[in-house]
Amino acid sequence: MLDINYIRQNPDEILAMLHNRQLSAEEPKLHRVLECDKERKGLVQRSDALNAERNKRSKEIAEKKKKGIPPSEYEMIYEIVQDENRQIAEINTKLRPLEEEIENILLALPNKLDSSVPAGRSAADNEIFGEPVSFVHDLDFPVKNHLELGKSLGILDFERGAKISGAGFPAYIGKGARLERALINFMLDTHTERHGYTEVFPPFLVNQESLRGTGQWPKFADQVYHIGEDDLYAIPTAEVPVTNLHRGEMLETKSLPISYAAYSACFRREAGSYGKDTRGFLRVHQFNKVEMVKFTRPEESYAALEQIRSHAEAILVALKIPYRVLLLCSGDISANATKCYDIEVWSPAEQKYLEASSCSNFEDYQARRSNIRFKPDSKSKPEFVHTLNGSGLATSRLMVSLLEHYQTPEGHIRVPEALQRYTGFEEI
RNA sequence: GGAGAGGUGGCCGAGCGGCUGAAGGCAACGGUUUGCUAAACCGUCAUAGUUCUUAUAGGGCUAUCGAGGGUUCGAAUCCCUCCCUCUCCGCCA
Repeated sequence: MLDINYIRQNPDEILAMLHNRQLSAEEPKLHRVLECDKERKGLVQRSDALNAERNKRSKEIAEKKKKGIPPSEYEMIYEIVQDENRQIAEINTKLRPLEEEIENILLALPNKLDSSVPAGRSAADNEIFGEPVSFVHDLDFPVKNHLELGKSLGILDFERGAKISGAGFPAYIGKGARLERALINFMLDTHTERHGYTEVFPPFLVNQESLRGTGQWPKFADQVYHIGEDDLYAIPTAEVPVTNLHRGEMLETKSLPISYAAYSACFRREAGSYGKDTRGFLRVHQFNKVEMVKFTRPEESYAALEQIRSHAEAILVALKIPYRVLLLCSGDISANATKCYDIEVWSPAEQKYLEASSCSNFEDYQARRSNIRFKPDSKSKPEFVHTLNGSGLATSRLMVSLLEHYQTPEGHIRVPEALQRYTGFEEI
């Protein structure tokens, strides 16, 4: 969330940001929060003054009592104090809902935008970052899509997955399962051994506070699976548990930047998106992903974003999978991020790019929500760290592109060289 | 599931109705000492809001001892509810 002080001092900037994000409808929230803030200040001042009075009189009582003066001689002080307490209570009953409203609006307002984010209305306005990266694959025959390949080879089973859970819960069978696991292991090893990340295997169920910490709550509450019995939520991404690893902590300055890589299954309800890209792996309720998360000093976060992006790209380069990078425009970038790159892999069967990674800088937006701080130096006050994350990568769309690119005219799959030591076989 | 113990500052830990925003220790920072390192000694050292001033600093006031509520003139301290952690027993992977 944003700092209320910052909003108060730069309302025009926030307003411009909302327009840029195509969220002009949120404008009343901005006005309302400023109004509430002003009102709160007045109430707090009155309540503080009354508290000061009350405390002074209480001390008076204590002193008189200590001197052994009989209570009958200062009965009237009790009355005054009680009256002051009534007034304080009255102010507090007004203050509480006000503070709650401020908190709720702050939680709902989107993040600032970095100046390098291109202005745009929708996904169509995203900028292609750099050149699309291609690799030669001889596909001069009628290509099958990943569904046909998965079915004919018996490595992906959507029907049985649907039987046991519902649509969007694929089962990987035999060499398909092994390939999936190989991808995960390859990515984790690359990030930990070559890119310097510390591996984390996080909990897959989290509490609501964790969702709020990273910004999935309250905004995306309807996209998250909820286990009512224990009031826990299935993580939509490892970003949630891994970022929350340090919730409420004062980080050792010399430990920054902190870099984590984590595998997790990811669960998404995808409510409201039925009928859109629903085939096979294009949109599923459960998928696997290796996530990179970084905590940095504020001045280092944009350099760290480029690192995360390049670390995600390194996986695709190693696997020789064609991709392009998008710099998301102001109208398409998620509410939590100040800047975001999407990495899209090419699908020869669909003849389009599929999103396989999203690398974002959140600056202090998540850190403020989850109170993750550090002291720039021993004398200075605590500051919020910057948090970032990027998929490195999600396996589902990656698997689509991999199966389709590495298919043979006979309908088999060659295993990319980089994965062979992980699969233990060269062909499916 | 049953029984018990506990949640205090960056960390450990004392406090169990007013003198406690909080002893003591560790860490950190400044200094003295020192050939260097170490040690010793002295000092500084929570966060937020608000206000004042001789205003890149200092002072006053307010709030904060897991969260919320209650008792009281006054609560870290007493009572209630909730959350979390730990220990033991039971059950089970």
